[in-house]
Amino acid sequence: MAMAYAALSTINEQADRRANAAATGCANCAARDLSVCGAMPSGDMSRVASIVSHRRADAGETLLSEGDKAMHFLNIVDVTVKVYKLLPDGRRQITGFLYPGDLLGLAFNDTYTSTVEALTPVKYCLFPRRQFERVVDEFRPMEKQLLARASNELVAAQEQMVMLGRKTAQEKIASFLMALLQRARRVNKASDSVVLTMTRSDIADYLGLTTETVSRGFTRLKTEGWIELCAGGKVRIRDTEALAELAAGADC
Amino acid sequence: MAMAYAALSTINEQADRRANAAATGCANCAARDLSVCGAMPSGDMSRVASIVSHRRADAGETLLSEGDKAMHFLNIVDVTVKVYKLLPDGRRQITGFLYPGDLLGLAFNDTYTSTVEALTPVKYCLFPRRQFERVVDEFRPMEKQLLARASNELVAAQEQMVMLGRKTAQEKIASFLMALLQRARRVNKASDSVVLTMTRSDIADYLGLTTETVSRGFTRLKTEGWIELCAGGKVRIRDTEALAELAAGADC
DNA sequence: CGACGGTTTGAGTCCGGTCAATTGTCGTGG
DNA sequence: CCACGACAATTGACCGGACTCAAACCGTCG
Repeated sequence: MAMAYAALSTINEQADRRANAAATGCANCAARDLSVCGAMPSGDMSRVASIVSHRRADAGETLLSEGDKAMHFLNIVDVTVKVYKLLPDGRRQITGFLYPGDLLGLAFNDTYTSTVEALTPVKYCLFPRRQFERVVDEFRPMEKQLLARASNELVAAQEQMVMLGRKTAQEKIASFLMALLQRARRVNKASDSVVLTMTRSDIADYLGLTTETVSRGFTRLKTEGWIELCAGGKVRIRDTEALAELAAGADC
Repeated sequence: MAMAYAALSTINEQADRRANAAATGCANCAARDLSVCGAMPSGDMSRVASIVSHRRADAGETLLSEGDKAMHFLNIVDVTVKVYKLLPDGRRQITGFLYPGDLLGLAFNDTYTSTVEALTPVKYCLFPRRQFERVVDEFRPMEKQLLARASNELVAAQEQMVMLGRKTAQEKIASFLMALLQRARRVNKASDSVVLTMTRSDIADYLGLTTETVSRGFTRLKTEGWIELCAGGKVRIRDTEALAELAAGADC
């Protein structure tokens, strides 16, 4: 197995990370619970630091391209990226949006099997594949951690298949919003709103729809009084119950 | 991470497996390259044998149910099973068909997240989760093997998402046939036909279509002269080129 | 202010779903 | 060996949800 890897974290955590950098040697990865380094024994962080390189990319920039030789493993440190695959005629399927702490590379082989593009300015850690694998060999807990993450991603992927294959447009949109809300609540317990950092077109390509259908879906949820569309891409969920039920695909 | 696990192999290999059973202590898993045991040091096969139990199920029988507590890891030894998830109102999405040697359990957590049902009479190995994890702890290569498999499954899952979200009915069917053909060719190099062990309804639930659409799709491919529908669910591919191009989603 | 990209809204079409009837296949038992 | 029943597969007629094409709207930034 050949892999290439990466991880993400948030801009407002940069201060903390810098503070830890001196101690750990890795500014970006210092947010231990957010990155693959979570499994590293703290005294050995410098081992990771020795192979990592820090990068940044602007919104719209491509980090990796499908088909390129997989030379690295990434740790996304900073806000959001989208991962997608293309069909020859340009049809696009976004397989996932990655957030701070997410790993990039578990699903790759010798060549990258997807393209990764920044949605917002993004910071990330880059690990040369060979060296990363050597580190993984040295620290057994990291391997366990990677397997656990891969396992979780597989469960999520299957959930995604149900959504793509068997849910209606309206249910897809509700599912998408609920997923974002749950993520928001993992950070801020009582949150009742989410911020859409991606365009309607991105959402459409994620849900297997068109921009128009997504837009209509949102307005319909709005007119039903279940959500509220605010400025800056913010969406307030007003009736979580109803939305959750729709997302689950309850029988009418 | 909590997991439950399993693996499959073919009936016509039973003789070999029995022959090896004496040496290894595990009749079903003895086909080493087909199972999770592929990563076991040969002298230590008895370690696996000590925790495995062998089971069989008839066609249509359920091996695992979504939501049940994940107590085991399975190794499918014998022909085909389908893995699916259900929506509350009964809509079904088949997330994959598993063949001999495939592992079952990588995508599970504390509870099974999918239901697994036998398509044909099936033999499989059952590993109690806790004990299996202990064995994995003892034999490092097994962990590597599991991670590699999980990685491959993730790549496949993303491919599946593209298919579900962005391909037309006709393209989906072509993709399905090409995938089966490639699998057949991994066994029999020059094979130009595949056997459909599953019903049209299963295929439909795998491709996110209805039985009628699948049926129409097959007949259309037949009338175009690209495939031939024989008895016993056998399908002969007459124009691999054309089918492959359609499956890839070439721009008309 | 005007230009540009993204979003919303509208009108019309079509692919795939639904409903229903027919045909085919296979196993069982007379 | 054939008749029968059960179920899978096919075919046909029709419908509707999501797509397409097109225009209007809006927010942001020079």
